[in-house]
Amino acid sequence: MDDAQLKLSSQVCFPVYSASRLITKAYKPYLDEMGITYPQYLVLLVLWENDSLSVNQITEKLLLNTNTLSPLLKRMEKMELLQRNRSETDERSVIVQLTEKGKNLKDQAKPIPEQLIKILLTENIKISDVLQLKEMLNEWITILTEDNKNLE
Amino acid sequence: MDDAQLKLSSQVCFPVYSASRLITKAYKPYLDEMGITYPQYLVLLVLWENDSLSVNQITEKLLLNTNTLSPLLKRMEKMELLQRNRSETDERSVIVQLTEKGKNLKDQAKPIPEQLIKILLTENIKISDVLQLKEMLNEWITILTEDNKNLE
DNA sequence: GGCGTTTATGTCGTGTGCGATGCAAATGTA
DNA sequence: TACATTTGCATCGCACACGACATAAACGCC
Repeated sequence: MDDAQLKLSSQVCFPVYSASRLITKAYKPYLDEMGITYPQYLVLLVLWENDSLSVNQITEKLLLNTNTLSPLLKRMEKMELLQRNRSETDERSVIVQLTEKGKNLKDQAKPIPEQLIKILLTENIKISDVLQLKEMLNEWITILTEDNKNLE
Repeated sequence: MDDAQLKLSSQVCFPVYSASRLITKAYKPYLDEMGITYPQYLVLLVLWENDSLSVNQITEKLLLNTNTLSPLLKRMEKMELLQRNRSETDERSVIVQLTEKGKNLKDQAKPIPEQLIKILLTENIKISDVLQLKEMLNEWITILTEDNKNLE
C-alpha cells in the first residue's frame, strides 16, 4: 500500500466529521432564537415524543453517555426547560420531564426541519439520496455501537 | 411538503452527528497507540502531504477555526510533533512544520485507513456506496461553507 | 509618510464529549 | 440475612469547537 490512503481527500471519515459540525452550525441561527444548543435540541426532540424518560433512556436514544448528559440536563433544568426527579420505585433513576416552558418550545421548533431540508436538498441531492445516506449511516451506527458493547 | 419530509432533517442530521462521534471513537484505539486524538491525526494528515503550512492554510483544509487550531497546535508542539515559527516574510503568519518525530508517525499511521474501512464495509455497504456517501457529504460541505461565507 | 482597514493569529468563556472513577441503591447468591 | 456484584447517575479532568473579542503586522489610499 502506498501513501494514497493517508491523503485527507481519500478519507471517508473526515467528510462525516466536517458535515456534522457544519450541520450543527446550520441549525444554530434557529436554535439561538430558542436559546438552546443542538444537543439540547436533541433532548427536547425525544422528550416531545416521550412525556417522561429516565436519564438512561435518553442516553440510549441519543447514544450519549451520562457524563455528557448529566451536566447538559442540569443546564436545561436551570433554564427551566425540564425537571429532574428521583424515581420513587428505583431511587437510582432520575426521571426527566419537560416543564410547560419546555413543552411550549415545540411550536417554535416546528419550522426548523423544513428550513434545514431546504438547505440540504439541491439539484444533485434528491430526497431519495438523503434517505439512502440515512440508511447507510444508521447501519454504521449499528455496527459501531455493537462494537462498543463487545469491548465491555 | 408532507410530515415525513418535515422530519427528514432530524432523521438525517442526527445520524450524521452520531456517526461522526462513533467513527471518532472507532479511531481511538489506533490513535491511542500513537498518543494523539482524531483532530490531531487530521493535522498530521495534512502535514504529511505538505511540508510546510501556515495556520491559516490548515484551517482551510480542515474547516476549523484558528481558535480551535491554535491551542491544538500548541499541544502538538509540546508533544514535539511539530514546530511553530513566525514567517519571515509576513510576521503575522505562523508556519507549521513537522519534527522528525511527527514525520516518523506516518509509518505507524499507514495501516489505520485499512482497519477503519474493514469495520465500515459490510454485506450491505460496498466501497461504491461509501464513495457515493462521500460525494454527497462533500456537496453538503460545499453548500454549508458557502453559506457561512455569505453571512460575512 | 499618515492612518483607517484588512488579515493572521491568539485568548477567553461556555458547552459539549468522553475516559476514568466514585457512590449509593438495587440485585443476585450463598 | 450477609455480601459481592451490578446498575444508574454523577463528578473530574482533558480536549475539542466556536462565538466574541483582542492584538499586531501588513495593506491601501490619500
